Amino acid sequence: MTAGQLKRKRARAPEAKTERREAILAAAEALLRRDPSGAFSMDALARHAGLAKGTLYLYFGAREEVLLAVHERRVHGLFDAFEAALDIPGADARRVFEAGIRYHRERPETYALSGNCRSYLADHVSVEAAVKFKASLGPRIAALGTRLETLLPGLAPGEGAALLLNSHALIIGLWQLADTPARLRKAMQRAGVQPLRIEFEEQLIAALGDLWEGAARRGAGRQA
Amino acid sequence: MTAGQLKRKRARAPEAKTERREAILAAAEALLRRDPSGAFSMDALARHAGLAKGTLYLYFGAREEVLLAVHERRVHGLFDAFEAALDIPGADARRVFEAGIRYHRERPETYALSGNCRSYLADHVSVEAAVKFKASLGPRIAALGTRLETLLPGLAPGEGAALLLNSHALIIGLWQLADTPARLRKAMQRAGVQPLRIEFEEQLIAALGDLWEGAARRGAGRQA
Amino acid sequence: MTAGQLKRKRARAPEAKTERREAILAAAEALLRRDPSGAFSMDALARHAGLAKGTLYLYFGAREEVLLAVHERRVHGLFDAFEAALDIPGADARRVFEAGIRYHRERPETYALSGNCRSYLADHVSVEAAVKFKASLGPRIAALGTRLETLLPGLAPGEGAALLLNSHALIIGLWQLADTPARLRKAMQRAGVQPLRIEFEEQLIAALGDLWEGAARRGAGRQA
Amino acid sequence: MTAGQLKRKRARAPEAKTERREAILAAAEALLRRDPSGAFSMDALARHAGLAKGTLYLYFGAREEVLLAVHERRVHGLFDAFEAALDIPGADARRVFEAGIRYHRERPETYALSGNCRSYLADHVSVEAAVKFKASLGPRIAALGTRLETLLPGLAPGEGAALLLNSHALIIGLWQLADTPARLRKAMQRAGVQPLRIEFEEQLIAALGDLWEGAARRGAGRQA
DNA sequence: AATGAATGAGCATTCATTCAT
DNA sequence: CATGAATGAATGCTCATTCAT
Repeated sequence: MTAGQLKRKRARAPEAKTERREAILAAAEALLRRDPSGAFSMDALARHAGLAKGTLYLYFGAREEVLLAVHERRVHGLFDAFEAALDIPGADARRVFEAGIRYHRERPETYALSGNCRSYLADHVSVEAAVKFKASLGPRIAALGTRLETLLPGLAPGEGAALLLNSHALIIGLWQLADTPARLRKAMQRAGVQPLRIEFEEQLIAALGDLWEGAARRGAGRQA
Repeated sequence: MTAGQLKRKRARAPEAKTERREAILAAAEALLRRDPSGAFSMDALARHAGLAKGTLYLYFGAREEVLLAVHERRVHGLFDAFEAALDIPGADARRVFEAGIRYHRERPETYALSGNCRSYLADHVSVEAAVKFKASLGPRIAALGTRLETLLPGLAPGEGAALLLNSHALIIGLWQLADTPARLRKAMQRAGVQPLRIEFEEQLIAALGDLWEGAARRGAGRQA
Repeated sequence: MTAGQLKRKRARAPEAKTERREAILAAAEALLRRDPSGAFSMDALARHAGLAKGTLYLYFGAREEVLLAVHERRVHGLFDAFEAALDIPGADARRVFEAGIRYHRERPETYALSGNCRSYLADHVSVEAAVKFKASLGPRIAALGTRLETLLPGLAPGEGAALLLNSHALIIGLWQLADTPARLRKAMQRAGVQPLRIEFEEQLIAALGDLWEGAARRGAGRQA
Repeated sequence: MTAGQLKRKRARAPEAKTERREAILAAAEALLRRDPSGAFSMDALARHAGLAKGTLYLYFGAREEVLLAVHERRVHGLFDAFEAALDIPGADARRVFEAGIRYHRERPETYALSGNCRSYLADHVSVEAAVKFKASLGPRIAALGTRLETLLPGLAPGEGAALLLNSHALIIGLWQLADTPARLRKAMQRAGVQPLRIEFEEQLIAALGDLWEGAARRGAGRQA
């Protein structure tokens, strides 16, 4: 963009560097919104960020690390949403997981990102970056899990985190199964094939309800 | 044209053609076992199947259609496993979904395939093939769902199929979250990052248990 | 086409063989009408002719030989048109070359065919077929040339044939220069680039007029 | 990435870039000299230019755009030749078009290029490149046409350009008809088929003479 | 004669990454 | 630090031709 652009100002100060890194991630998110598959090229990303291709590699070791970083931000965002819901006085389970659903609904590209995260980690991403990613999420999950264990009394230690993971898994898995690419919708309708996705979100809420209630009940059973 | 080539026997009869198609799929499965990400090249597939590259395109319109066909076989296999479990007298819910878990455990590459299916459908796969795929699965899910509704009395129509979908979603989603690529395991251990995947299968069974019980309870509630 | 078709009846009698050959050529012409570039595949040709791919090679040694044969038919057709015009009592030069223009106008795909003929001959076409092609056209040109030399008195021997060739050359050359592929028309108009093709046919007629008149004049000069 | 590669010096300055582009075109011309059909592969072109294949795509959007660019240079070269001839005091029509013939004689591969230009434009070439091409030629033709209208007094506006076009058309058309690929010459001689191309250039000069004289005469007629 | 399954060389194009400037 | 030109491996797919049936 911005044609005759001169060299970007240099990011010398640490905060300037962070800022630039954020700019890249923001550009990636914009691209992801257009095509959730994460297929954007580094060229497109550079153009979108108003930087040169080479500059991207000053901030990220590989394409997949960008994707991983976006994903990381997303998961933290989701956890923030959960915590915000937990902070509201009188929070109950349903309120909490509905906050999670809401978060996803507003960022549909999150699904694909989560689903592909594993493959980013499988190749390309440096071990260092991968470890950092896992390390940044682990404590967060543990902490949130503990809070859930308080909300749903009787949950054994670790069951809160598991519940979190299960919920996330259900959401991304269901989306993958239920979402039919636009180009097929019409054709399938014509062919009389009823799409699987009766009521994606309704079904999701019911399933999450079962999951959380099942967990709570187990705890209650133990307590009694 | 490098004469003297050892040409494969020709598949003229329809059953010979089916057989050859199956051979290609078998080769693809072998490749998938090595690298579940589905990244194999058509060249490698041809070599593995002992055929020329061009021949593959006699049986499949595009690389992604091969993947989709493998996936389709897998899902039917899973459904077969479910049905076999349902056929056993005295079948109960737990036995049934454990059959599903067993099926996946023996074919770990199935997870990635399921998770990526959506992206195969998004591009490359011809509308025709995509519709055929969906059409072959839909009735199967519906039928199995109905059987489940009998097993778990009181499930409303459609809830059986939903339960099936939810279970599948949970399985593939959880796998994606929990599975840490081999190359990262050691590094993460060294770094003291405890992997998320404490007890993948145990956690999965518990979650599926909650899901199925929640569904059954809902039915029971309605009946009362 | 014609789906469940059994094997074609065999073409044993010579006339049956000729007939089948013609059928192939007719199919090629149909394909050419759609896309004058001659890019059709042998597969498409076979399908269009209702024959198997291999059968085509019983009648033609190579793809390019089919194209060459179509071209040959076209040129003979053009010559027929010229002769028909010459047969009309009171024929004059203008009438004759206008017959040629008319012939081309009704078969626009002829232009590309003529223009590419040389490249067919350059590769792929067997020497035998090439010689046959040239041998079939040479006498025809000579004969027609001679008739022209009668019509335009004073033309030296060979100048009639040359006139013929020049006319044909002008027609196909001009078409190649003047014809703008459809997909560019609009874009060029938008860009304010006026297409070269002011009045293709008008310009052609004028040029042919000059050519023929020049030839006639030269003859007249010699005679005087 | 096979280190130790000898990378070309980078073309950063605009003039260096132009230079590199020219180098690619020069390589293409060399290849064209060998095989005028324009069938060279991008791989061969890269090797010839001493560049990596990918680098070609930094300067041209597609193979056909290379061909188109060569062609464009050729036509401008031809026009330069015309203008140079017109600049000589005492220029007359014959001198001018003979300059054109001379230009072509020294670059035989120009014929095929001109003849195929249309097909380059039909596919692959981006609309943008096509428009640029046409836009670069149009004014040139118009300007030269105007000069011709001065040389041949009485030519109506536009007739100069038409004359130019007609001449070019005649040249490329005739070449296509007359040129017999080397591999067929001998065979045809043996078969007693006299090639059509008795005296290609002689015939061309005569025809161009007729064309230009016809145009001049028309002008003269109008003036009188 | 007819068929159509099999072949495999061939090719344009993409794109993550590097590194000279 | 920033740039963006250069790289070249990688790959899906086509299609004329062959030849077993």
